[in-house]
Amino acid sequence: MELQVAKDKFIHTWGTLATQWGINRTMSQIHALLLLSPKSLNADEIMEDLRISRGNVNMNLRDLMSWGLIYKQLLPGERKEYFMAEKDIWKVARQIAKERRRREIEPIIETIEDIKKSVVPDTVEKTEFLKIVGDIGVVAGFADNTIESVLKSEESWLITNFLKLFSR
Amino acid sequence: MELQVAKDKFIHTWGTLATQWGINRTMSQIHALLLLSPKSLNADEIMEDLRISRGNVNMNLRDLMSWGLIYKQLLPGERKEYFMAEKDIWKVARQIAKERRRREIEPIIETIEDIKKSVVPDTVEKTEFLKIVGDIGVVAGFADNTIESVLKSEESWLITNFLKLFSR
DNA sequence: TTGAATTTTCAAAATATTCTGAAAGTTTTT
DNA sequence: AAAAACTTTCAGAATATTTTGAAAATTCAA
Repeated sequence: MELQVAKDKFIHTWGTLATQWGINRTMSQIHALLLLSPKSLNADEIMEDLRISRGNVNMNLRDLMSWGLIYKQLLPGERKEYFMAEKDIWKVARQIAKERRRREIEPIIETIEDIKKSVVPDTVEKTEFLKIVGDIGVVAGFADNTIESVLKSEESWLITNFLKLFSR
Repeated sequence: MELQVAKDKFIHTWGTLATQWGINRTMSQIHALLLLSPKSLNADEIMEDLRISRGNVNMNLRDLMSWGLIYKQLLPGERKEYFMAEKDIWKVARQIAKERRRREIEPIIETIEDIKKSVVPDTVEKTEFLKIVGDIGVVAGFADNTIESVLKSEESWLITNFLKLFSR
């Protein structure tokens, strides 16, 4: 069936792209699978669909939850846990931006603060060193602010809904 | 010497951080070393400083050049090639943003275009599939535009110089 | 030219990451 | 309280990435 082929292609490509930017392939394949699935899926279904082990599914589902990209769903009368992806792609994008900010930018800012505290600018060399390190700190701060302000404007009701018009 | 300790710490930490976001550790260590070095360095000096092999140095220097983060310098009377980092951190940040845009966002947009072309929305399922894929495309496009406009405003003379005031 | 100095390449080794699967842990049902 | 249904953990295996180092290629000086 043509649709299944396209879905598989999407899931596969998505996984490959993810590795390019430091994200686990299986994690993004599971995410893609859940994004495309009209109903929520349990661990066995994911195992079967992507042909991966139970342990692998379990680990990556937990990672995806920690990124805020999927939710656990407890269906009445069912023992198994079901998972569904956040389908509002704007929410997904915001979530990813927030996490990357937290994981990539914040540690830079911290490291730089530490270094600034530990070196006293009492020679030319030290002053120059602090200048470069400080510059990097300023740029990291700028990136941090930029992401924050984009997130804020994105989050505001008006903009969110205006942009959503294009995604229907 | 206190300064050397701080430099080493910075180089080491920078390398570790980089691995977290999908960039080769050695590559970012070499970059950090060159950023902190007042004079340009040749391959032997980098080998000795970071205790890594010639091949590794060579590969990563070429990668750094392809990212536009370092330059080759030919010193008169010297056979060896010397390398220096772009010291204007704003330029560095723009360069990184551009490259990441090219390597991370553009492939997403391409993949999505392909899929959209290959699936005809003649059933509910296909329409839903195309809706999700299309949404992702819209978000990727939004990210692309956002980065572009930040880069543009950053690049404009006024802003660049205004922000530079803070980094002196 | 020749050959010394330097850079580049790439197969194999080292290292790091991801994945498996069975055992241990937990929750629910009987 | 025992068993069944399910989830989590984690040591070892599989896979992927990075690094080495010596050989090949290139560049330059004489």
